[in-house]
Amino acid sequence: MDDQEGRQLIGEFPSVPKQERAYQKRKALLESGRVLFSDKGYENTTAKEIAAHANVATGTFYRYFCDKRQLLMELIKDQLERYMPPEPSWLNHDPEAVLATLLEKHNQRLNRLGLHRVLPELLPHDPELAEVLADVRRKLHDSIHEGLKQAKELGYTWEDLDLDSVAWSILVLTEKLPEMGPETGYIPNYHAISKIICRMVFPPEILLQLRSEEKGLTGNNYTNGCDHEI
Amino acid sequence: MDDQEGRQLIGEFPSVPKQERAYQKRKALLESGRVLFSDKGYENTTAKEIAAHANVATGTFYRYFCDKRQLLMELIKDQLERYMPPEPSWLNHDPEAVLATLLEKHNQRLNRLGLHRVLPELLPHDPELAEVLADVRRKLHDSIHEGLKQAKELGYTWEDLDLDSVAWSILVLTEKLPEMGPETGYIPNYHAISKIICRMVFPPEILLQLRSEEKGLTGNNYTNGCDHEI
Amino acid sequence: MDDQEGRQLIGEFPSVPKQERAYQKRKALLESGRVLFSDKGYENTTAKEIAAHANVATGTFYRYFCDKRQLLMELIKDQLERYMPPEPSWLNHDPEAVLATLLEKHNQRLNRLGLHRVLPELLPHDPELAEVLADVRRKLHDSIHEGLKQAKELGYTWEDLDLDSVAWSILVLTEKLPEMGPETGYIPNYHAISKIICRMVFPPEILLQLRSEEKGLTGNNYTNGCDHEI
Amino acid sequence: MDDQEGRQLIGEFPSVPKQERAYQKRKALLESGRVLFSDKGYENTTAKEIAAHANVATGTFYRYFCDKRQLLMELIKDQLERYMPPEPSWLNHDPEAVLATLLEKHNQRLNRLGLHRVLPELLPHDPELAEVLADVRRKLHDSIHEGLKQAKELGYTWEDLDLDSVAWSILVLTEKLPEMGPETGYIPNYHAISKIICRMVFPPEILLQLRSEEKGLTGNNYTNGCDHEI
DNA sequence: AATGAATGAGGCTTCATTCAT
DNA sequence: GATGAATGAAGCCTCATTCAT
Repeated sequence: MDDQEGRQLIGEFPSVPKQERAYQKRKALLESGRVLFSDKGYENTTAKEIAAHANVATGTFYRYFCDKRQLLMELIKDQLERYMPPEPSWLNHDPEAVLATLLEKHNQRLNRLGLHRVLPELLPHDPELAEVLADVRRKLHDSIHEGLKQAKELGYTWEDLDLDSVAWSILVLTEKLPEMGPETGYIPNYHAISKIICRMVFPPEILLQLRSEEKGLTGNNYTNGCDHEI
Repeated sequence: MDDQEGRQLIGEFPSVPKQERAYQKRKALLESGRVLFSDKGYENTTAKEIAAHANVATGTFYRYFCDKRQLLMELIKDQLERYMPPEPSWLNHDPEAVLATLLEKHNQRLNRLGLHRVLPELLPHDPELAEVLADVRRKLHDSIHEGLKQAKELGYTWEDLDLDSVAWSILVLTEKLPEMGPETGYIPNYHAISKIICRMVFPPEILLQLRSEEKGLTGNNYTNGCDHEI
Repeated sequence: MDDQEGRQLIGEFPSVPKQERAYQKRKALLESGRVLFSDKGYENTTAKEIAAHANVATGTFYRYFCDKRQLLMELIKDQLERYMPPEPSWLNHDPEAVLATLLEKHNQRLNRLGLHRVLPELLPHDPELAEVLADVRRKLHDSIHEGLKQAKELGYTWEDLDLDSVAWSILVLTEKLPEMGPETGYIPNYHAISKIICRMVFPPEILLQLRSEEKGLTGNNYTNGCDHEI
Repeated sequence: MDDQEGRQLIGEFPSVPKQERAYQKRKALLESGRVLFSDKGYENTTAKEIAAHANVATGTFYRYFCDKRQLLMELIKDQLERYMPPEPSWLNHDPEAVLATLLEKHNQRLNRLGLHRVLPELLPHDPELAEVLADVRRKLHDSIHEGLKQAKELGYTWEDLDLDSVAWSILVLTEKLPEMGPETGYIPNYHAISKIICRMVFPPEILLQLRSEEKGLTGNNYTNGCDHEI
């Protein structure tokens, strides 16, 4: 994946294969950490286990990471962008369907990473981590917020939309609903969630309008007509 | 529990104060546990610290609780009902305002307990606790779901409401938004959240109608005639 | 049993019943200690358990015994004489049968006391206890030794009897064989053991002679006659 | 075990000494355990002490043994065969002298091990250990029993020998007498003990006969010849 | 650089003993 | 005297981290 940066020196020096191998090891450790952390939690995973899972010696762990916590931080930083949702495009397409698709993909990513099982364990006790996470969330929120703002300015949303609250609501729903699963009694229905979110944002007429006009969209201010057949 | 016998006789007789003091001590330990757990997390809090914080010796801890985990379980069980939201009454009053109030109160309770800082830490690794928590959530969800169902049957909600998804969305929003605070960059605006939730449930006309007619409400579906005294 | 000493003051003073009750409590504690020690071992028995088993409060234990060890010492001292074997009378009767009976009774006593389960646990680490026990054993040994000596002087035993070794052998056999039980695969056969011991001491002719002459025993020095059909 | 590979290469290569050193450390811990257990008893010896005595850190103890008990078990299992007495050969030689020698050697082994100070402490409370020990004893008993049986069938023993009781008696005497020492007031006299044991088994004539004929032994049924000058 | 044995602080828990009632 | 709650030292064991090879 990110191999490219690591390999920038290929062919330049005999030491390169060494660096390459080192790089692989680092990657293996990160991956082992990810897997074990999300399986058994951060506190319940020992450095030794991570090393063993990555097929290196205990001591090697500490050549690549100054401590267990750092591995987690790297893990999170490395994958920050994967927490970022794809640019949510409210306007140009059938927002419900688009959102449903985006949600599903995003959730698959989240589940693949599995870090949502670890973060809550540490957030309260690790201010730095909390800060990092808060940053990601803020960016995520900001991006949602910005999209909503544009939509609002074009007159597509409810007039009285509280951008901030809606953005956080969307963020929370998209973050937490996928964490649910059979064991909690709810299997996320992305289409339904998507509809719910759209209803938080758009009056029903707009959704109809968007869907019918597809591209010839005219951004008139919404006026309280109502025929919410959906 | 031993409350009644224990408390009413304070000062009357040596034997009773003994029970009373034991009761107080137990309470002090629970409270110390609650405070320290939500301050520093479960794993980072030692039994010794809890004892010290409650002004008792280490060993005393183990007279009242067989181990650290049990204290947490008691903490949670003792306060389960506080996790339950008050009966959400969608129909009789201005639902937005009522919901806003309920949310605010509920959130204050949650924040006072502070257990939402601890639970995520343990949930993945403690199946029993997870089960207990899942139960509470399911009940909460069911109660929300039931309220929504009644409203839907009366024709007050969007016709195509996916009760399950909406109920879980409401649960998630009411559970997670209050956990946010200045540090995450969002100070919950209960009125805005309330409006968002109502929009997930009711078409705007219904809300207007409810608000204007207050009690002489005619529930057309919207034609559904109705007198939802509940 | 030993109630008499305890009751010497009966009727003299109102305080006497108190002393009586105290005495009963002490006895109950000793008995509880005995039972629990021989069931679960000394280290594995807590003062609290002993108190509970004797139906007194933990603290009461320490009114009667300065510590756990003292209870054990009392137990042992109280019952020292029960470790002493009955005067073994080699000469006057059918020694085998007599010995068999004595062994059986002694072993029953030992098993009732059950202390042989406890002593080995402590002996190596408690010089005082070891001394006490060694004393008992020495006395036991001396008494056996003395009996053997008399028999030897009367010419009833093997000529070259090593009194010391034989006495210790008898002591060891009578002490250890009864500790065996079904779980070790040997159910003590007292008659056989008795025969073995007699053979260690007496030439077969003497045994025959003793048995036939019963009381008109003439203690002539044993001269190698032999018909050891037994 | 790792003995061979481990030892022969000392100093040759870094990897081997590593195993060697680990092996040495394990041995040191076992030895420290042995010494401390037999000095102060099992319960009174802490893992920390054992580690300290072996000049390693507390944690190192747990690299080699999962807990204190396991060290003891290893100790015992490692040395089981040393509890087994050498094949007791009743027939071919002067049984008394041979037995005396065997006893002495066996006792030296036992005393070197010193485990007889520990075992009684644990036996009552540790069924697994008890089982292991009982096994060893049963084997020991069986081997003695078998030897006796052969001798009996050849007509060398008392006719009415109760094999089981005699075998257990021999086992008990050989096991317990050596545990005695100056502190108990008896310094084992192996020759005397040996004579006692032989008397439990053989009529005096047989002993004489065995001694005189040495190898030209004719296994005729014992007939009361007698000249038990010893 | 890699290894994995070694370290030892620190958590959990028990229990002999004390002490307020 | 009696009670049983309280005490806290001390044992067991884990695991993050270091270090000799």
